[in-house]
Amino acid sequence: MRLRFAPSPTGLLHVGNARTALFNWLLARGGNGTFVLRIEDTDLERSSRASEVGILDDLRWLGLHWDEGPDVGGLYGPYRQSERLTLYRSYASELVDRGHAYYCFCTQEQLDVDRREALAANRPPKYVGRCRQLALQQSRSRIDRGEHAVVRFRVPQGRDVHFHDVVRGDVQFDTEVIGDPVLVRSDGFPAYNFAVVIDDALMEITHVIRGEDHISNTPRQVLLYEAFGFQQPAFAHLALVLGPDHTPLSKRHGATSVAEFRARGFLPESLVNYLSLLGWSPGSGEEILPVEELSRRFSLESVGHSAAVFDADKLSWINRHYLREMSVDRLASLALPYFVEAGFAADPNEEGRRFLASLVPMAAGSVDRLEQVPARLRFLFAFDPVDSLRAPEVSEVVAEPGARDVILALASELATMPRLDRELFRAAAGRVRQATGQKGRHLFHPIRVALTGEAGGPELDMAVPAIDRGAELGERSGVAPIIGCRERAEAFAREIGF
RNA sequence: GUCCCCAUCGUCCAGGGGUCAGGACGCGGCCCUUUCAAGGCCGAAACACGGGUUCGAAUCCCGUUGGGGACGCCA
Repeated sequence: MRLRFAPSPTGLLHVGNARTALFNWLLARGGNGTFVLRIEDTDLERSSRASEVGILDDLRWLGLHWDEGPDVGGLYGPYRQSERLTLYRSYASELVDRGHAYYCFCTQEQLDVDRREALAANRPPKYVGRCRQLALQQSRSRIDRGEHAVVRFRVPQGRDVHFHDVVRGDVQFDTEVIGDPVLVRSDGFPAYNFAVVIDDALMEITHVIRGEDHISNTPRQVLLYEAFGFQQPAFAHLALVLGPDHTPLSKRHGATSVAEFRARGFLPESLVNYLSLLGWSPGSGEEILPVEELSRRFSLESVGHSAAVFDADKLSWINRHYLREMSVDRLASLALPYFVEAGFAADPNEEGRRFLASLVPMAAGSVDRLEQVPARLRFLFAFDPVDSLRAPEVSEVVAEPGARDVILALASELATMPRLDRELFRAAAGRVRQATGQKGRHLFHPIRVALTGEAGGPELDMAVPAIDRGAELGERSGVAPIIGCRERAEAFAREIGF
């Protein structure tokens, strides 16, 4: 079994394409097949090496490694279409020689007029066939004289083309509705429908799995397979990925590229797991499936037929799951860039890194994405009573009966205490309870507000020691300065009129 | 416009002649809890419509409607 993913390097890797790549990869993985990566860069206007690099990078990040490709080589290379030009040229001239293709001299302007007229007359806007009957000899001499021409395939008229689609079953087209497609453009570059066929055949691809938008290209390609006598691969067309408004997922729906999801703190295993569930299911109702499981269970036959709406909420839920399961070490190293981005650290040293790593478990269990971790820990670095008191949920806590007493007692208690660890904090809270008679939420809520400046957040048992550990950090740690609990309580008490 | 594809809760998927039409996300409620989250439990929520076939249709067939795709010297 030989499968391929064939992106054109014209931008970022879209999640829809990532899903196509994933399905191909899953099948290769599960069936002991070969996964080939081919770059379709025949549109030199839009293709760039930079986006090729980006796409490969995203694919690697997802873990969809390939056996053959432009960077790793292979027996069927080269794997960039721009490096296969002579191949296409010779196959094209074979077709011309055998009468299956012809030169077309129609200008862009003529074709535009044709199209407009066809549309106006409610006819399908296919090529009218103006150059179909040109004598080959004359065409060749026109080209010799310097005229530009494209090569078009001569679609046989009056017959049906049918092919079997592994996910949809038998599909049939009347050649009447198919215009003669361009095989070679006037600049000598092959057109998509031609290059894919040559490449898939020469690379001995056995299963072509791609987006549904290619389904109507398939009959043209089948005709080419026939003309060359190539053996046809199995085709499978995947329904599209849509946005919430049922239009193809695009920028205005928010994030659409793998790179964006990656930047927002989604994990590769989450994206892979989620994408696999878009149009497919293991049938057993399980939703969390690690990639090994996916490749073992995935099959084309159980892929759905209808378009799927991309659900960012469900992706988040899956991500939360993997985030909770992850080791602290990996979590810490993945979270580090977000701390830096939030201004909580700049090139931290070993001590600083250890401190930041110690914070992560406190936040990671209650967050959808890595991106949200800093916000959950903001209380450490941004303590400002004046500012906090402006927030209604904070001033409400302070306004509760007895809350001021708690805060004042806390301030005087901490004034004589060293930096707090978990035990010392518990002891201090116990003495505040004795001094004020407050307990439960009436005790801890004011304490939280005074020490963190926020009405919610991680457990105080963890948050408070973290604050004082941070306060002890030296400047060289690379971690932004953290105000200690004693100073916090004092400042807060002063602010509420003590 | 023509051709092609598609149609089960708001969303993603099970179910493919007899099911109380199942799960998950999200939503609502309750519980847990020193807070916000997280977590646990419970709940509301769907077979697009019309004709057939059949003892019986969400399931098979036809049509309608709706959605999507293609009709490029883009891929």
